Amino acid sequence: MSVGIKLRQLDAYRWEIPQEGKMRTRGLIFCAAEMIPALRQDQSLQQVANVATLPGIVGPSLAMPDIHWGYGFPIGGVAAFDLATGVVSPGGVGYDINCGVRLLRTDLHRSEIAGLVQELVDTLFSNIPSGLGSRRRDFKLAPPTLKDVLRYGAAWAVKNGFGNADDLLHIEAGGCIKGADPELISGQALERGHDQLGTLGSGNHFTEIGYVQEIFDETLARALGVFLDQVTVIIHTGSRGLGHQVCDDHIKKLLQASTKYGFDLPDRQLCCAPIQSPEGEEYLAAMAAAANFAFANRQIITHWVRETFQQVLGLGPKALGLELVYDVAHNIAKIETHTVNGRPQKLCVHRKGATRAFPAHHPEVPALYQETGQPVLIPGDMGRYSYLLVGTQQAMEETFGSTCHGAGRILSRHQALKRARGRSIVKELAAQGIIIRGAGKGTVAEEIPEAYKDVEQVVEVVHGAGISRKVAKLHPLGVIKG
DNA sequence: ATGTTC
Repeated sequence: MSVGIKLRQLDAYRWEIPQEGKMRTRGLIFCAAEMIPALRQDQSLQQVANVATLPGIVGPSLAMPDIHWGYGFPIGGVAAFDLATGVVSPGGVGYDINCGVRLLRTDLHRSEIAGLVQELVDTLFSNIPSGLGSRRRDFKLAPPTLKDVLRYGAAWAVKNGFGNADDLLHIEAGGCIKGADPELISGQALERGHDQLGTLGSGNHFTEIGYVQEIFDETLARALGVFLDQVTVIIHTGSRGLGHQVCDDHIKKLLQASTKYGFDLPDRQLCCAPIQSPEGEEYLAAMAAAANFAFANRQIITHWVRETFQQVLGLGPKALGLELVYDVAHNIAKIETHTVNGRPQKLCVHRKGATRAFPAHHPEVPALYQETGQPVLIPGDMGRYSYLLVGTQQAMEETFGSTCHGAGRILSRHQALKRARGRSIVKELAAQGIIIRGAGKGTVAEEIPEAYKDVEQVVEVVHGAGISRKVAKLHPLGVIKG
């Protein structure tokens, strides 16, 4: 428990952990007062303070309102490090490298799929391999091809017939992180990845058909191609066993490096290396390769979503208008330029369970969103709703252009299973008009809505604090889970 | 999150 951590309220949405002891900077947590008691139930505040001790940290050790305990760094954490003096840490990215979310729009009104949701869900379920260890039998990649996936990301997928060139303009970093080096991926990681491209995975990963339930900003919604009662699709998945193995491999290496560089770490899980060291550069190049695998993964699943809609609705691509709004990474470290003390500075920004939220006119935001700001996608639990937001200038000034990533768990998987015992979650959700198909035996029970914070409360904090801006709320109709 | 303990 983080009972002993000092916490000072700055305003309705901001809480500070004052700098003390070995901390090199303060902690800054975006959260509402009613979230504080739950926050103190785990180690996450201690983790915010621990991250503040790392060499070369710039600005505060940040946390978003969906903060909870993670490996070394809290999930919902953001930490930026100076390129010359700072470190990079696998714990600041997480095991699921480039876990992320993409939102697809359609030209369909929800009345056009009424009565077809079950068939859409069933067809998605048969077209997208789902569940723990899910593999695609007819989609094994020879090592040279897999290395191309790792190098080129979503661009590889498009080049090989999954989607179109326009999709790439609607993905963070164009769907390809530069500097990826497939030669740094272990044989074991390659082995785990070779038949997992185009698979959903397990846990909180999902593909969801929904509709636009509420619009908060009509002008922004229109500019993003979103309208009331529109059918939407959300895909949430990452780099599967490949990314997991890359994280594992590099944690081992960086544990050694931390000793070699003489770092005094409050927690071994914060193992890291100087950004500009062989170990640090190798982790970043391997992480980029795993991130590219995840971008390709979401791109291939998108292709199958399009095929599913065409198949079930008997409509062509033009009539469907099934286009990508945007694709965001929420577990990644990026080299970015930010203004620090009035001057541009190159930083390595770790976002772990946090989403980039760049504003209008930022050079890294695609041309078509220059006037709106970068779309930000915040999935909720499967029974409630998800949000579409945009990034803001305030985020650039306070959070290195970052915001929250989701609802955040409040019950452990074990607790959730216990809570779900004797109930049919599928039936309960069906009674609310939401059709669920889960691959894994316990996954749907582990993912019961009450296992999560209400994402609305999380979004109210980031909107209220001004680090992103609400555009629309999306309601689920049919979900496939791992 | 994860071939959920190589």
